[in-house]
Amino acid sequence: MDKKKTTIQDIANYANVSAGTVDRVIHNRGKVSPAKKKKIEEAIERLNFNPNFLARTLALGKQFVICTLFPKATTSQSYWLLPKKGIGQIATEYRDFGVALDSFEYSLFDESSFVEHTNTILERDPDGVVLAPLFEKESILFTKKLEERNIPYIFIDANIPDQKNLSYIGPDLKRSGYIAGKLMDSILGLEDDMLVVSMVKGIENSTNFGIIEEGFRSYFELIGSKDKRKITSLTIHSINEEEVFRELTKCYLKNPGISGVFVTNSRAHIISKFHRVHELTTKVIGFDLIRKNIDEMHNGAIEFLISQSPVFQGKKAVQTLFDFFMYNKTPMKVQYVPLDIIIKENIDYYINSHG
Amino acid sequence: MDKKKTTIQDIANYANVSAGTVDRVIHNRGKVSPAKKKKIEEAIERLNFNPNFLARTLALGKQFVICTLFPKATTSQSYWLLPKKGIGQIATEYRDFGVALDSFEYSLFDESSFVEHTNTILERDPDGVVLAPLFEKESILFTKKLEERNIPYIFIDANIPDQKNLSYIGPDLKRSGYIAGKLMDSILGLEDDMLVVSMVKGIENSTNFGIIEEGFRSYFELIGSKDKRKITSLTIHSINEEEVFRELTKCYLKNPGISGVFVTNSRAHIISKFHRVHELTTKVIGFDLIRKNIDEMHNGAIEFLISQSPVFQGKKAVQTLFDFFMYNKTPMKVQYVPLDIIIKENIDYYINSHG
DNA sequence: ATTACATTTGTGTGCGCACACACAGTTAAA
DNA sequence: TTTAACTGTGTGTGCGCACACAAATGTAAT
Repeated sequence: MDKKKTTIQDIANYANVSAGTVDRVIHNRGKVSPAKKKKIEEAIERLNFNPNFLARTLALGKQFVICTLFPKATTSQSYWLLPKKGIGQIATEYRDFGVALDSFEYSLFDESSFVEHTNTILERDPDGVVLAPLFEKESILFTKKLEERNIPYIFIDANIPDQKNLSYIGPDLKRSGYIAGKLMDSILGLEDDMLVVSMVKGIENSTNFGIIEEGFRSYFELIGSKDKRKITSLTIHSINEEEVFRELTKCYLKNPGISGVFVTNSRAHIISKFHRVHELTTKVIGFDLIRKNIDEMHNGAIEFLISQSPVFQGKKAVQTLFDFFMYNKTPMKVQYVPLDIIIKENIDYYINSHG
Repeated sequence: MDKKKTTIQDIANYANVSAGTVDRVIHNRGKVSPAKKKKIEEAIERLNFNPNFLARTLALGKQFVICTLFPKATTSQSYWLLPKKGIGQIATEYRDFGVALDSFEYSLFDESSFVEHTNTILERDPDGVVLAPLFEKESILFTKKLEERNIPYIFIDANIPDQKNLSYIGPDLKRSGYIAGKLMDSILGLEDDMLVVSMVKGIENSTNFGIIEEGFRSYFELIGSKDKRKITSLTIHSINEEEVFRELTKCYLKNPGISGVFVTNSRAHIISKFHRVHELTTKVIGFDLIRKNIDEMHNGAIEFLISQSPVFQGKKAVQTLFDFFMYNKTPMKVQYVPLDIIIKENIDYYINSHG
């Protein structure tokens, strides 16, 4: 139970050398005679030396510039604020460790804004990049250039397979759909039909929704109930309330058996509002703890929300890059985040906790 | 977008004083002429000065000794390893910030071991204490002495009301029972009976189980279904498998309608094993991601697990004390942790994440 | 033996801050 | 007028480490 930590000087004393020689052994630089080297290594072992991280960081005085590129938050409710929040939190925490952030936002309606920002980022010549690659083609062009310059990059929230990204941090999409299926199953009757709704506002890559739906359907295939319960799919190319309502009305009139809706993104609140307005008891399952969803859940109009820990994702991304820079620690290529199951009764604890 | 952070020297230059004077203003110590003080404060504002936390910690060289007192982990499966894991993680992370840990474990079968450890801790004269106060009376005696010496203490996992603890970090017990009720409701039929099982191995305070059960029952009172579905309570004063099986058999024979069991602590795996052995399809809901529960869930023998983020609890406790020491930040008296809902499909993501 | 050069090791400085101390200028008491 | 006690301000040192540079020792060639 030694109060004080052992320092480089302690090691030097033990091995009868100067601090400089110890330094050489630790960093494996310069020449050190085998005898002394051995003695020093023994001392490090015996005295259980761990370099003081604070002192090391202070002395190094390095700066890591991390650029982030995310979809613009269109409202104060936007999902995209959440990973950004996590990144901001951790960046503040790591500020004195030399982490500096430079954030960029692109419009989901305009690929060119994406491309512009990627060029700006390349000019900035950052040490690392965190990217939500919703425009697949443009993203690949960008990451190619990053690779040329040896700048590591991390995909967050959405993945592009077979790229040279340092890591992907985000949900297991198929699994998230599967979980939604299971939850839906638990709250519906044996003969109830279901609807899967995807709302796409911009022009981003929408293959993700397909994967989620695939997971959803796979659950019912697995339990072998697809004969009795129909699953209808509906894609709405708008997030305008009126338009969505119109499409929904059409769909419900055509499929009167629907009593459960799975929304493949964070817009569940629009659907649940429709149900409230029309006094339907149709159950809703959706994603993400954005304000409007939280309110609808408190209202009892949304049954389950699946949260893909967006704040955690942001934190993890910065941490991963930092560990890579500081310790040369190569992360796992895929880092799935927890898929939290949220109900009315536990939602409050997620709003301020779990980061 | 200034690369370098502003330092005390920058402030000193701006205000035409020496670093020492800036120091006096920052720490509000010694005398400084009003004019210079104002100028310095202006500089701090203008140059957006934030002291470098690393340099500050390094220069201060303070050590915080935190003692922890937890139930002994009887097996490698024990729940109590989890908060301890969180504490260990964060302590490692904070080691260079001067946080030193001193852990003690008491037997749940022996109050005197608890008392002994409290005395040892008092001798150590720590800067703060983290305590799982399962022996209420003895805990109060202990905390009284801590108060006399002005040593702050935090209750974790279990709370004792009306004490002068710095904070309670743990689950909202009643709510956790309520959530279990809701989940149970979602997987049972309208006429299915339920069983609430509490297994008490030692002599610790068992009021907690009462609160959890109260929450569970309150859900069914709220939805007004208590007439149709009977809820039986069973307390077993053992965790020995044979004894538990015997008691369960007795109970099931007497109450053949039971098709859902809620276990109020982490021993759900014993119950689900009973079901597997006897080929019963009775559903089980329990607490905590300990190995055996995880296995039973993978086996499909446990339907839901509610996790009270034990690792997170441990982390939070140390963080709270650290913030209190370093920044004088007084935490909220009650800090409820997330109650994670775990199913077979998302359990894997919780094992290594969310930490 | 002397010089030239390579190998090995020690010393000094600074990162940004806290804090002890030194020192100048002011005021009050003797 | 001298002494004492402030008040206000600057300087120096060290926290533990990284790194540049200086110094010491060794080796080979002349």
